[in-house]
Amino acid sequence: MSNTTREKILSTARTQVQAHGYDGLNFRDLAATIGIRAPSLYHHFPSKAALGAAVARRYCEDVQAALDAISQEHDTPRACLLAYPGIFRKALDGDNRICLASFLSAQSDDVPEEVQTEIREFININVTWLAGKLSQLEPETIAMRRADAIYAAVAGAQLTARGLGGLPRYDGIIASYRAVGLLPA
Amino acid sequence: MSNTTREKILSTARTQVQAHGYDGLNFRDLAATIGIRAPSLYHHFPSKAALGAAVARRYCEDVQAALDAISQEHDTPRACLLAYPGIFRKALDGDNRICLASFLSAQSDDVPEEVQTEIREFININVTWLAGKLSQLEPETIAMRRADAIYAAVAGAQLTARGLGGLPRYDGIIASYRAVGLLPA
DNA sequence: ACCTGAACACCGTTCAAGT
DNA sequence: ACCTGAACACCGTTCAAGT
Repeated sequence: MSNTTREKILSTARTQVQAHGYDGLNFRDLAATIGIRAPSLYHHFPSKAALGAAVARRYCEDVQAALDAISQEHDTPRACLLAYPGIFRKALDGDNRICLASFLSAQSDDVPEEVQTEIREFININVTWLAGKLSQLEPETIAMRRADAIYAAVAGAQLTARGLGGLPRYDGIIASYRAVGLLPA
Repeated sequence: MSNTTREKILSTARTQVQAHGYDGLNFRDLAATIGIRAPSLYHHFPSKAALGAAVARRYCEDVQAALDAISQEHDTPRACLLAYPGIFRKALDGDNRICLASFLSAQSDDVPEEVQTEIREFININVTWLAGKLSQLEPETIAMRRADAIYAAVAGAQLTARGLGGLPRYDGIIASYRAVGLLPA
């Protein structure tokens, strides 16, 4: 059911975004890969912004799915929080190495509103999940703030490691977070 | 002594990068603002990548200066570490709101090597300064890892707050870091 | 040494024209 | 409904030509 032209555009665009970011999304190349011409894309997506937003929405669905998977695999909230950094680690590791950080990083003016909305959604999905786990361990008010802090710290670790040091550095930073008690050890 | 054409290009480019990021750096607009034509820029900088790297180098000099200022204003390493998040806060707050995070965020393939080199330098400047302060408080080996963690966490806080929530969220996340002991309180 | 207009190959997007 | 070639206004960059 995923063989429609629209679906092919989406998955190819995703690959292109992963490799070169939102700005690297190229309509002529994208169309050529699929076997159509650039103007044809506008029959499926009204603009590059809309296509970018659709790709970002995919990312949101993916994190949500990954978070749900963690929730099901692990019994205790503590075990879930232990597994959490693995999501960003995998994104840093594999071909999906961009996660949403590249979108995030693009500044407000560059990225169109539709895409920004999805970025916000991505943050909210993460923080909401974290707060849900944390609220089983500590008072609700603290849990909310702590969820924010954990997401920011892990996202920052991914960003820093991409800039310099790669996976080993990411692991080191996460270990430090655990040593200090920001994350359960 | 800063009134040379080259200097005007640099400062104008900086403003443009702050507002629209590396990709938003536009040679025709940039030239027009200064009062010359786009091809003339190539007489001062061999490429957009070189100009971008020069702007990034400015950012590095600025953090270094800001860190030195903190070192001089505060006596104890603890006081220095207390003041550290203020640098990223100011970058998030004022017109200089991009800091280096937008560069950082740009993925490896997008941004040319010369600019990436400066990004790495930016990280190193921060981590080195942090490690210097921390090593006066705890064993050297722990200090290095902790410096990595603090930089990543603060950068992540800035990134997250830019994406959603702004200054109040940044302050909340930093407060959480302090509450948990990642940063001195 | 520094600047320039014209041109190059790119880009997102539009549109009239095809099936 | 879906695709297309041609054209639009943009972009970084080059180059021959000016001072």
